[in-house]
Amino acid sequence: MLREEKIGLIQSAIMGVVERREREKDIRRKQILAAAEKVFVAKGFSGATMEDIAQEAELSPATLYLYFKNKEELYTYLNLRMLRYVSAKLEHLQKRDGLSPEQKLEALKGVFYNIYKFDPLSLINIFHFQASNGLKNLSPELLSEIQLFSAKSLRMIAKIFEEGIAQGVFIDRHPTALADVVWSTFGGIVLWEESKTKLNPRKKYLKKTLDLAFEVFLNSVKKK
Amino acid sequence: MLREEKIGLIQSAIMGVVERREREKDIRRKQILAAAEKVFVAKGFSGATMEDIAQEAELSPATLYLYFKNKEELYTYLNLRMLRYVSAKLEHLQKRDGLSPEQKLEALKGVFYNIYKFDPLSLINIFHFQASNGLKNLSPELLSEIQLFSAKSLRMIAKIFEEGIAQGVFIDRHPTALADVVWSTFGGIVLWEESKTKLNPRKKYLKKTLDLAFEVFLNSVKKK
Amino acid sequence: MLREEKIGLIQSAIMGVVERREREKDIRRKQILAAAEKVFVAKGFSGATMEDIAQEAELSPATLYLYFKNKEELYTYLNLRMLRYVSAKLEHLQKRDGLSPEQKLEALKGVFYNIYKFDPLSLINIFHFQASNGLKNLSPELLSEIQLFSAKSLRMIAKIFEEGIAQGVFIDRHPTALADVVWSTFGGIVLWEESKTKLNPRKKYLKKTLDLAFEVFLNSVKKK
Amino acid sequence: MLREEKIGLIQSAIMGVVERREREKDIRRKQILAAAEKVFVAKGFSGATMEDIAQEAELSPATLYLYFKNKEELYTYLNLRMLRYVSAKLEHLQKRDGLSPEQKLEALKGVFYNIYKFDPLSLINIFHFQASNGLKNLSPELLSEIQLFSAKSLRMIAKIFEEGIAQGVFIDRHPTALADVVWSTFGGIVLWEESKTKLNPRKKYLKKTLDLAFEVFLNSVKKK
DNA sequence: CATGAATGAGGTTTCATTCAT
DNA sequence: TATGAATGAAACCTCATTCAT
Repeated sequence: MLREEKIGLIQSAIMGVVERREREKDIRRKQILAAAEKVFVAKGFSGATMEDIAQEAELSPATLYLYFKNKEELYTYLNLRMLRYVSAKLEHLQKRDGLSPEQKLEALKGVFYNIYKFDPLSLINIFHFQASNGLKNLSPELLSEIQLFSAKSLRMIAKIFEEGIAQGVFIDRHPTALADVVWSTFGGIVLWEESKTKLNPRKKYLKKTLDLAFEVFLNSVKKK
Repeated sequence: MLREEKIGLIQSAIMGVVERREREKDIRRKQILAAAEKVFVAKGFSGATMEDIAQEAELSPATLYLYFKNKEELYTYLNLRMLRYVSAKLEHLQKRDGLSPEQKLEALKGVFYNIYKFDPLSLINIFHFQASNGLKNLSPELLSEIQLFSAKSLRMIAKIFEEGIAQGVFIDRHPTALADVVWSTFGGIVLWEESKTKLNPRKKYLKKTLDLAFEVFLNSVKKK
Repeated sequence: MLREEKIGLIQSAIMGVVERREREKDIRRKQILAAAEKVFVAKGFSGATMEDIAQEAELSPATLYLYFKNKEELYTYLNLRMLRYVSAKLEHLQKRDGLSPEQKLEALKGVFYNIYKFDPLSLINIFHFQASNGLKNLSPELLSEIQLFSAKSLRMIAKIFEEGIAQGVFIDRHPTALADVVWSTFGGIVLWEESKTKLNPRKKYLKKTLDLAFEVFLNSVKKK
Repeated sequence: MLREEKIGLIQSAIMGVVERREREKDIRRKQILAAAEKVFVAKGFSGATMEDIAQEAELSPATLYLYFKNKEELYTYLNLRMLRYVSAKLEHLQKRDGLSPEQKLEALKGVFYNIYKFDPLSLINIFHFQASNGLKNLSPELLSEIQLFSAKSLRMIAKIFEEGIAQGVFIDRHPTALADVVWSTFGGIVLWEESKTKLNPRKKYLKKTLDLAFEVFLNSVKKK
């Protein structure tokens, strides 16, 4: 075997180890995030303890700090991830060519449902976000980033209405107001679902409720 | 002066003192409740400290305990008060004679707005209630009372739809589902309003958003 | 009526008032002391709250402070009163002329029983005194006074033995040691009685136990 | 080195770590218990603060909670440990074959002295137990366990007298009453000793006093 | 004189976080 | 890397005491 070959082998062995490490580290992170999500949704930011999260993740509390600087960062991470996802999905919808405003509005329901499915707990967290506002240590950067994403998402929805109104296919109401209504309704349904689930864990009305809400909404917004 | 007169005077003086005491005590209670509400909404149950509330009420923390057994009772009190109010208002609406389902549905908006105006913070708290679920010490009585009121309120709304559907004036959808939609939408709007207000305290879109939401909703639900 | 007579009348009226006041004040004091005793015995010094005592005395906590400077003084007062009583009774016994050591020893039982009857709770308190030692604010004067009375009482008992030994009617053991034994036994019986009473409030074995203890003790100490 | 050997080494290294941890944890517990005992005896249950105990144990207050759920459990633990010890020792004495009632009674002194030596502070605590009665949160289980052990111990002593009386070697008195006397005397001496020690920490009369008390007692109880 | 109300000081307990192993 | 252990800081709550009425 040539020298270069050996080095190559060793290198790739090292690479392998490094990669495995990386992957394992990633797994741990996800494990922690999943646990944190559950606990945060169940108890709120202040109510959740690092101990709770560690237990849920089957790790020791100290270990959490190897992956996240502190409790807040953990929380922040979850929220931002979701916000980015929401923002991206809406942006993607908006950018899809060849879709009429009506089609986009109908597709919006699918996007909402996807968002919910992607990570219901995080979504709930987002809608509950305010509850953990006033956190002593919430960095202003985080706050403004959250604001940014929220505003962006809202604008994206509003744009659909703008287009539809401009084209005369939607009733003429303030696009932002319509966006507020549709977004609020989405949020309300998700939270209400969560509440009901908590009291009676049979569950799973969300899709139906969302369908109905959209049916009613679309029926009204689209001009005949 | 006659003996009876004297006694009378003394008695009324005493009555006066007692009454004043009573009134002052009531004022303090309200002072505390108002402060607590503000703080709970801003920081959530676990995030809020008795110190925070005391400061807001311009009292010492120890004083709070003269009026409420503990933090939880304070919180509970606020929530129950609101739940009872909501429940009563909806019941009252349902019982109003001479109102067609359509009129009731239209009146519902007013009821919602009244509820909001009566005590926005408490309402927000209710919608956020889940965030404080998982409270270790939430008495089961409280929990079941909350469940009770929630269920009752929902049923009351559903009844409106039932009547309307029976009379053929509303589209034929599951009344409970419709109630879920309308109630969720209300909750969503209130919370979303709160969120926006927190980021940008200019304010006051709620009425408009609610109006728009109801307009859209009614337009769809009422059969032509 | 002569002027002097009037003045006299008024004066005695005033005296009457003053006296009544005095008497009432005394009654209140006793009321408080009795309540305090009960509570202190039941919960110990630190465990008892002024609120507890006030409730037992059917007064407001603030009122207690009109009669006693603070909690500790109340406690102290009770203890000292008892210690003085014990000391006086023993001194009196010692000074009774015409009593042989044997007769004195026999009379000692009566004295103990009297002491117990006079105020069982206070006596218990005394024997428990140590439990409340280490009180942050126990004044050194009080402590030394307590030491004084204890020492005095013990010496008084020891003297009986001294005399009996000197006269050759008692077995020859160290008088102080004998005094320790007899005093300890008394204390032990009182506390043990109290413990039993607390668990099973039927009660009232003390006299019998004390009789038996003395019978046994005397039988041994007296030379045949 | 063979693979098995390596694993063995690692395993024993791990075992070593685990064991050391275990041992250290045990040491800490004992450290805390010793500190708590001292403080509880000095100040009583309510008078003692966790801060006091922590300071005595040279730990932070928070650390105590890693080893004991709360203050009461700490207290309980100490008391139960002692009660069990007392009960066991007396049972053992009672079961010793080939001992006449007289010999058992004489051996009882040794048992008492052992008990005292084993842990004087705990014993004092037990005798003072009543002082901390009225604890709001003393679990009923604990209380009944304490009752149980007390009753059991007393019965054990009473049995010695029963046997002696049945065999005609002891004076004919109620066995339980005799047990009460002997147990009370023991308690009284221990507490009185403690009191004297506290005022004048020179020390150590207990053995002598106990000897004298038993001498007197035995001399009387045994029939000539 | 009696007391309702208020509170400062302090006690118990929890918890995020660090550190040695 | 993972964790058991430790702790400072802070939260909840109690209570002796004061004060205005």
